[in-house]
Amino acid sequence: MATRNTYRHGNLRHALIAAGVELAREGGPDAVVLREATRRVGVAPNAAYRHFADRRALLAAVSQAGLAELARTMERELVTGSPARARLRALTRGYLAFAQSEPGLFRAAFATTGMADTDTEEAAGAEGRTAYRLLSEALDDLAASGALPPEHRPDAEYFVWSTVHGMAVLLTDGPLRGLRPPEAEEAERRVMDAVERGLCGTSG
Amino acid sequence: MATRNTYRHGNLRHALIAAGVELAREGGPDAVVLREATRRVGVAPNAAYRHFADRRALLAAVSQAGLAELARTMERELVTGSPARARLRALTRGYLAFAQSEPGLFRAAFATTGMADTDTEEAAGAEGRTAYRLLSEALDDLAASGALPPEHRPDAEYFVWSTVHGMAVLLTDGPLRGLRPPEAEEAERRVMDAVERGLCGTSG
DNA sequence: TGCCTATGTGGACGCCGTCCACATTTTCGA
DNA sequence: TCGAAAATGTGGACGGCGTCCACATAGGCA
Repeated sequence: MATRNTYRHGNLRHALIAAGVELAREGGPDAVVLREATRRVGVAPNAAYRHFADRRALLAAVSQAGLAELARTMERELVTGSPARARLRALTRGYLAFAQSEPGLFRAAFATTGMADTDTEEAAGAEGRTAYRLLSEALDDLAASGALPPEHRPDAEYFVWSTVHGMAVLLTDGPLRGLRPPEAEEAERRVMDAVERGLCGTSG
Repeated sequence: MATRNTYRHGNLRHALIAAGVELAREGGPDAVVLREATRRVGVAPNAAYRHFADRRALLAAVSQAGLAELARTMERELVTGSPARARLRALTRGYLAFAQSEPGLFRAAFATTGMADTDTEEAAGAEGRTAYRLLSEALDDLAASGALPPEHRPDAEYFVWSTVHGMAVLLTDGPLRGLRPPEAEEAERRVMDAVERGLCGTSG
């Protein structure tokens, strides 16, 4: 697969990112090794330096690709026309499903400073919206529907994102990993119930 | 500081962990480099292998030390005798303060599979309680005080922990990093308000 | 056609994790 | 008490990695 006859590769940058994504899938961010990526593409190690400043730059590109796939997974769960609450649930389900089915790529997506660039065009899904934007719009819808009171709207993204991301970490690397799907879904449901109360509910 | 006259070191294991913690403080989990740790302790690289199976084992020990320091920071915020809600807030404040003041050690504490061993004796603070246990007891108190209804008690640890941990990630590596203390505290307050509603409130 | 720039190659360096054989120190039982 | 055995530290080596420098080749453009 890696043999080529032309001296020029064609689109080495994309090929290296694809190889990097594959490496991330297999072993997380630490497995995104420059030399191995070039090896898989069938090119000399130094060729990578024509397209990436260093290993971290390649990892950053892989991170963006991972974020884009996360966004696509979330979009896929979305059923347009369903009520705002259901859509928010669908998005978080997609987020958690991605983390559990692709833990390596998920960790790579948020590696080091990956989370700082979660709202770039490169990190967007098929519809051009990032995970953050999808979440943000769902909260807007929830506010428009009247379920989310205006005084709870500010910083609601951070609340939901924090909880869902934290839950993803607990499920993949944390004490909840290894939970069988039924128990995991049970925990997810309970946590998301609490999130909904936090958004829409009143202090007790 | 690293010179020694005796052939035997004395307590190399502890010294290596201490050096590893220092490295983690300076540059996160990736900076916990075996050779550098031995260099700082003033010992040959291979000496480490008498106390740790490999680099990952050293990192795991550093992770446990980091978790213990996290627990101590949380304990320090705690004012005994205050109401249950205030104690829960204090614990989360300690968690977030630690993440922000020691981002490298914080990331090392949860590196790779560190979060899977968050409730070991080694990860406990001065009072012998881990971060998880401190949180768990605070929720028990909240339930005993009547503020947390029994039907919301199950899995409440995961809800709170997820949110607080996620918030810590957003603040240190995520889009909220670089926030000035006043804005960061504002965001923290809003998110924790939502957590309290999620725990104690009723669905709206 | 011939030059310039972009792109890929080859070789080298230093650092890292880890293995093996060896040296020294401590422990402990005959 | 003394010597064997276990524990602990040393030295040297190997392969892999990230990265730098000099060189080769391909394509575009005058």
